[in-house]
Amino acid sequence: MKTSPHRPLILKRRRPPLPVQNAPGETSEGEPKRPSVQQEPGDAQVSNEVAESTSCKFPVGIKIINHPTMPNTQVVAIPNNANIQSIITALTAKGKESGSNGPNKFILISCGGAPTHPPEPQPEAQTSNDSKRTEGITKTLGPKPAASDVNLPRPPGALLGQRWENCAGGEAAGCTLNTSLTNIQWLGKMSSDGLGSCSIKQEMEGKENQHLEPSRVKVEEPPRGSTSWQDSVSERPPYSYMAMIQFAINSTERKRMTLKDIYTWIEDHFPYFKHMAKPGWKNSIRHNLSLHDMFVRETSANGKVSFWTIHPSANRYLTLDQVFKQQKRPNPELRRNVTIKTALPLGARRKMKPLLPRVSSYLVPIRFPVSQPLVLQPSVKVPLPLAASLMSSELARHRKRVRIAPKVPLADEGVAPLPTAGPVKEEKLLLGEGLSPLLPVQSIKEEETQPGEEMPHLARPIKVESPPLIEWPSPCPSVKEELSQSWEEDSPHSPTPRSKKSYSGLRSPTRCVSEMLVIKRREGREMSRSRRKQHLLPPCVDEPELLFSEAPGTSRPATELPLPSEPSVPAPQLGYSQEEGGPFKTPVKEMLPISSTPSKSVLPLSPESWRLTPPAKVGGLEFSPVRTPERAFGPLADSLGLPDFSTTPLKSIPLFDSPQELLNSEPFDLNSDPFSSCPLSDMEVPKPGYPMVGEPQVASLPANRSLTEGLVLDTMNDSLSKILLDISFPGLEEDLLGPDNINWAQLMPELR
DNA sequence: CTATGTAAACAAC
DNA sequence: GTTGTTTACATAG
Repeated sequence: MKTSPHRPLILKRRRPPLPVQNAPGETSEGEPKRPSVQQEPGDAQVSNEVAESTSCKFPVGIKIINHPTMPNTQVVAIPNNANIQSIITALTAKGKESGSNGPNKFILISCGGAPTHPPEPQPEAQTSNDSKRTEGITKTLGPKPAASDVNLPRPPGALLGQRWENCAGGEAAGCTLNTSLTNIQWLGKMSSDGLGSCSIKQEMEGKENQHLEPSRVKVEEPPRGSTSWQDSVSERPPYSYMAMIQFAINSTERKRMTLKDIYTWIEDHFPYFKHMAKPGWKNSIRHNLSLHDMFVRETSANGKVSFWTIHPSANRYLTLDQVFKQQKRPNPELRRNVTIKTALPLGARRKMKPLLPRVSSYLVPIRFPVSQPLVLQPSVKVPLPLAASLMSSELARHRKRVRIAPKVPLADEGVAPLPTAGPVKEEKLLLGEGLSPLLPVQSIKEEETQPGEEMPHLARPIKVESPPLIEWPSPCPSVKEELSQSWEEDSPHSPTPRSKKSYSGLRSPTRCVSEMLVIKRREGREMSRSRRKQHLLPPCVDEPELLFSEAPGTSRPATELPLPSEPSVPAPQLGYSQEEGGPFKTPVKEMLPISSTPSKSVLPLSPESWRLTPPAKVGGLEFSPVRTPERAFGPLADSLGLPDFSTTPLKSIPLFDSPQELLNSEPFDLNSDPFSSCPLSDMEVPKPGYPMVGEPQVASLPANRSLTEGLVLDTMNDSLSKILLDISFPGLEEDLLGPDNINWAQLMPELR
């Protein structure tokens, strides 16, 4: 260490004691130990199970038959009440397992009947409390076979969405399964997941100061699609630390991870860090966590464990696999960035230069809620997903300017406008402008919070919270500009001291977020000097339980938040007034206090604002607002993925990049009547170029002919697309049938 | 100027 | 020793 003359002294920071609350259930905490690594097993199991089911056994009402003409393709008839997510998950596992030799494409069709059981009325509704239940569902994916799971009577949509949200809580260790889903694994090959190998982890590394020898590097097997950096120990991944951290956190179900797990995840997924990087990379990780406002630290209920989460409004749920996909596509930019130092001895590479493709890192596709068509309005023209994602930085920049303001129409669905998908950069913009108005942040997790109350205060800037239904008090009009940068916001010292983030008890940031969303304006200029600011989320209690616990005043220092429970929360502002002079600088990151960074900060990711939808529970499926995102437009590229089906009468419309997306977001309901309830609206939006199969045809169908909408899950490409199946009645003339002349109805009577 | 990466000083555990 | 914060500085764009 050099003492740098410039180095300012750091005053003592005092950290207020974190309130410790124990949630009875807080299971998760302990797990930090298990890094994502473990997930694997879970998956594997699943697959096995599934595998057998090939023929017909999947869970209860599910029927699986081989596609009459397409190799490696199976048609899966799913009862209306089945848990699609679980099924998709299982199929995905199965497909992956089978690899190219076995069934790797599945056509999912809802077979109406078969409600094995009456839909259960689930009382739970979305209460957040159901964590338990949620878990159950989540687990579905897991080892457990599906039988039970799949058929869980879950209310179709509703729960699903919820579950994600809630589940999101599982930290790395916690929900293994999920993690896996989220993880790269979905893509299987995409990443080398080093899960296996990594289990070992490095405990040794110890000091950040020391170097590790690259000597034994074990590279995992090369995944098929792997890019060089994935397997290569010597190549640094083209992602910025911030991006990697996001990937890591988002790989967990609960979207939170301990520092250690983040390290582990990164090492597992990017061998470079495990073997080649200088020890200082961990310092950089920490630095990034502290620096970027999007990363919010939460403490476990018991206060003993700290988890890093991504601020909901900033989380785009980027996952490595998503990014990876894009990379697969030729993207020169990325590549070039990546190159560099491959072989250099450690010492040599010193410079960081090319590290990250800045832009690229963020190329991750943004997901839009499908359900909202409006999003893509014409004006926006979001290019195809792909395009968008691939956009080069320049573009991005360009975009920035242009950026569409998300419209405000929130009202409609609560969803917002959609931002085009763009690289992260744009996010900023989004946030800034767009956000403000819309930002309905859902309180997803919280569920209950009452938005109403809080809102009032906010009037000022923007915070929007979206009440479940749409009522946003005053949303926002004017404010827009304010935010330019951070999502977080701050009101300049607002009067209310409240607290820093107050994340008090509520479990989730979400709520907080909402509160916080206020936009900030002043920050930028003034704070220029510091790069960032911090906020700590107090104890986040994930589970609902917390509510209780906190309420009483338990542990939380009174000083901090008055309102443990949420309702009263005063104001969004936080007081981070402290920060300035405050006694403690550190400890508490105030949530929103500011973003500090002169520029950046926060926004790297943005917003979901638009994407958040109120919890709508609309039809049946709602999804978690938060998670949803992805799908919508994605990948067009993917569309490419299903070429094979061309042979069939089906046309597929790619909806998701990965099944997961669908799962996450989709409200898509197989059950629903394809045409009626599930209008293409969703689909159409996304891909302009895509020929829609739907409507038009429908209209003209012969009486004896019917089409049904289904999904094509291609585990080889990890894509999920919508398709229309031609279910003709027997006797229909062949020519009317698809090219293949497959009479689906005959094959699967259930379809009728 | 911004976004990143790195290094490092410190603080609190 | 680990985890977090915060500065300072270097670099590429």
